[in-house]
Amino acid sequence: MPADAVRVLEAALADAAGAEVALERPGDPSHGDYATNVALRLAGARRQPPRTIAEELVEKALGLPAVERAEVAGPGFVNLWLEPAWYGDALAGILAAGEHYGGGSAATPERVQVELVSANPTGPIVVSAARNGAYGDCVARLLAFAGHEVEREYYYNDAGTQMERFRASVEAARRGEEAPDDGYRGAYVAELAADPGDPVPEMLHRIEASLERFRIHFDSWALQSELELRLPEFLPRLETYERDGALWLRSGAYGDDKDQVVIRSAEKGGLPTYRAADIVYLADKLGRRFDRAIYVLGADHHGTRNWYAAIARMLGFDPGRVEVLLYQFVHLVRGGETTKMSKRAGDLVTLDELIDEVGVDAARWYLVNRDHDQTIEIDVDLAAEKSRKNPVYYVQYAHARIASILRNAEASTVSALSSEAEPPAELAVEERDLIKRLAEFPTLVAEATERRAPHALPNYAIQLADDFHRFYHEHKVLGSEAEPFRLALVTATQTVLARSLDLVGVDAPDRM
RNA sequence: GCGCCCGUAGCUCAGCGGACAGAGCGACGGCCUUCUAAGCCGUGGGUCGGAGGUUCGAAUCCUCCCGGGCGCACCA
Repeated sequence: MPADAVRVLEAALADAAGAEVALERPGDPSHGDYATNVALRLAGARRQPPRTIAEELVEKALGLPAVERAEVAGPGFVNLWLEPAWYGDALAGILAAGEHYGGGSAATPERVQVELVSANPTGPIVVSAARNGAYGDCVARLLAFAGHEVEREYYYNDAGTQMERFRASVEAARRGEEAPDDGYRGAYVAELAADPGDPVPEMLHRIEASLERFRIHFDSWALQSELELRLPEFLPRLETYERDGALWLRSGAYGDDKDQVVIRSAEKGGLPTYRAADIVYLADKLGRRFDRAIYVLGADHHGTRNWYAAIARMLGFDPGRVEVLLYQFVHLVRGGETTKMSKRAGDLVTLDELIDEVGVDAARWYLVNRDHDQTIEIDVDLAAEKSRKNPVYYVQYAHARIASILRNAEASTVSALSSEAEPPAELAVEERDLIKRLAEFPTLVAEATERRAPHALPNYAIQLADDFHRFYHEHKVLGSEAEPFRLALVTATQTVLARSLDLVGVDAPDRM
């Protein structure tokens, strides 16, 4: 049994219709288990009334073993009611796939690098960088689940102007002076000043620790200073010119908003700009290491989209291999008050503070549960609340409840699951709804992956938990007539809940 | 001025071509001798920013307008 029962049914119907068929779940239960609009779509091309096409499809659909009832509705929808056997097969397919259910959707697996966070080590990770991390890490998780080979890299500037200001601020603190006007301040500067030597490695160490705590692990770290040294080896492949004493890249001719300075003029110091490192870095990624390079950047960097595409083209790479994923900003709300954060001001909200306050699970949940293109407000008070009000715990609770049922079940019954998962003659609505929800998962994950939109997962997890809680409330699993089937159902639900949470980076506890 | 993103219930946001638009919070009312009540059920609440257009069908696609966020450094 293939793992995706809906696609199997779609394929059978497509065969009957002679065209692609997409099934959807009608909002109104009286419109069947599934419905399709093919007849409406085909009407124009076939020069036939949609209802006529729908009638024919209904006839053919009734010939399929999975279909219990089919009828034409409205302007030409085909509504389908499915046999319990279909639900049984769907469930068996999920159990057979186990924790791989919904995964492996990549048509051609690639080597993908996701470069994320990449905040310069001038201070602790703040909340907007945390969104970068949460979002980027979830995209990486999705890609890996789809079958790609994924590496996470952190890139940072260890030598530029900002770093000099940072070092100068720490130096000033060591001398007991105020930070320069354009410098950095805050308790962490004083802490770093207490130890002698370069504060950058220690700052990086702290950042890594925060991110590990946030369940983001980096495979590698890249330094701007090392990359920019290699600019000369790529210069022959680039179109450059001198103006006002600086070396410019003709990126404007390749789709960038304008040309960019790569090496500063002598009076500005004569050093390479960060764009020099960008070029080397991209050439290195696409030339040797990866099929695809993904950059996760804040919305204020949207201009870099054209920049990266331009240098890819100039270097002779397909710009389609470069993706710049942007996310909008985060505001924290506490007691109804919005916290504005700026990096140089002292009153920033750090990732560690957020985790201390709401926990890793809630922090990750709230940072990825919205569209990355949406500016978000996180209600810290709600996120911190361990109650029914908080969707994170609502979902985790469903998982824990199932774990509890499984603990109480006979071990022998649980181990024999798949073979005894015969569905009862009559399925309750709650059972049908739950299986249909589980059946949505592969499509949902594949879409979330393609669209780089992990926020679909927490939203799905809420719906799945919802379906489960309703089922749980109405039906007894242990000791019921349909115990083997329901144990199978509940096991599959637990697997999918756990996967949904895992893709978001949230724990799936067995007890709460 | 040019460019990117967003305007959906009192608030925070899902939905992004289909049949009467959803969730959480907030407000109000029910349900625990039952596998975890961190649960379930119910009530109230929306001209989907506005105007045109495409389509059998638009919150969803296109154009324009209004409102908000963010960019347009020899900073990163």
